[in-house]
Amino acid sequence: MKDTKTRIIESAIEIFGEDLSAPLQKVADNAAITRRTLHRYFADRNELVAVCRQEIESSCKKAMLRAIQSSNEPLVQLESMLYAGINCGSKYALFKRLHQDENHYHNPENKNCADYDAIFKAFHKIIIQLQIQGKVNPAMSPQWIQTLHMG
Amino acid sequence: MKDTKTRIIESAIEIFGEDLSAPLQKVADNAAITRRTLHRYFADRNELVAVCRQEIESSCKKAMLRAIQSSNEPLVQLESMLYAGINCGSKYALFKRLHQDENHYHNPENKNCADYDAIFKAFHKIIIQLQIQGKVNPAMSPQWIQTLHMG
DNA sequence: AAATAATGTCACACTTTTGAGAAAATTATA
DNA sequence: TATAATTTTCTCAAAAGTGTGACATTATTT
Repeated sequence: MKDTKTRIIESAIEIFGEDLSAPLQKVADNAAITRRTLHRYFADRNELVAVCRQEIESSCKKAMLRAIQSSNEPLVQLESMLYAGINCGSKYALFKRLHQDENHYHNPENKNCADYDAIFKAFHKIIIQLQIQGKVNPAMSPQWIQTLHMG
Repeated sequence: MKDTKTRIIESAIEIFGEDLSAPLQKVADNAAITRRTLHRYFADRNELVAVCRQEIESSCKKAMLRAIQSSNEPLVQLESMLYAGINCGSKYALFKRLHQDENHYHNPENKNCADYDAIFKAFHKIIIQLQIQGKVNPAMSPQWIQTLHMG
């Protein structure tokens, strides 16, 4: 039986990835525990979301940066990023959601936001290079491909 | 001034696309009306969601099918689908969300579900063809590209 | 087996969300 | 301008969601 706290966090990431304002009961159900137990580990919703955010930042983000640094060849980089996205699974969905949330004021001073920006700048660059190399249809803008990729 | 009911539906699609359990007040705000007015057009949340679903099924889905039928050339088809996705805008996000929702029991008997399946079968086929033509890296599975595309 | 820690159950107060009635205010229409 | 339709305002009660205390139950450790 995995550590309860860990299981709660994983459940929360899964649930919040689909629905950021889902009732905590859902998270508890998903983790196969009581809501009361959940509240023993996390004082309130905000705390839980905050921990999820940290967990995501540290695991999902690292994977992305590693993928980018895995090669100098844009096509390989892109592929690595795709696989990194797969491996992150549902974390990726929440990663995106949290950085798009209206409550989240994006500010480049913040290290997390800076890293987030760095990832997508890198992504942008890769696409541009691929277009120069004629391997990607120039009609597809980096923005669109990025949106695609975030899905 | 656009028809109120229409505006409510569009607002709802926009809001629910980001957060399926967002309070109806948000939808009302987004439509620049009162919550009371919203309730005069839709008895309850479920009814509103249901109408959104219909709206999406009929507009977004049609666009996709049209895109697929626009050509016999897989690359052109893929491109058309991408643009169709862009044009559908936020509807696309909810389209996906609703068909993944846990409350939604996917059953191929249902016409909507069948159409949904048909779209992704077609998508799958296009990717396979592109891979055969050597225009897409075979390492990228159709499933992943599909997930990508859904974003 | 006894002590300890973790989880569950039930109850409670509190907040937010929901849905609807009644009447005033606004807007559209004849 | 008078009339009708629509929307807003204010109100309220019911429902759902949240967080916590007190105590019972179950697991784990010693």
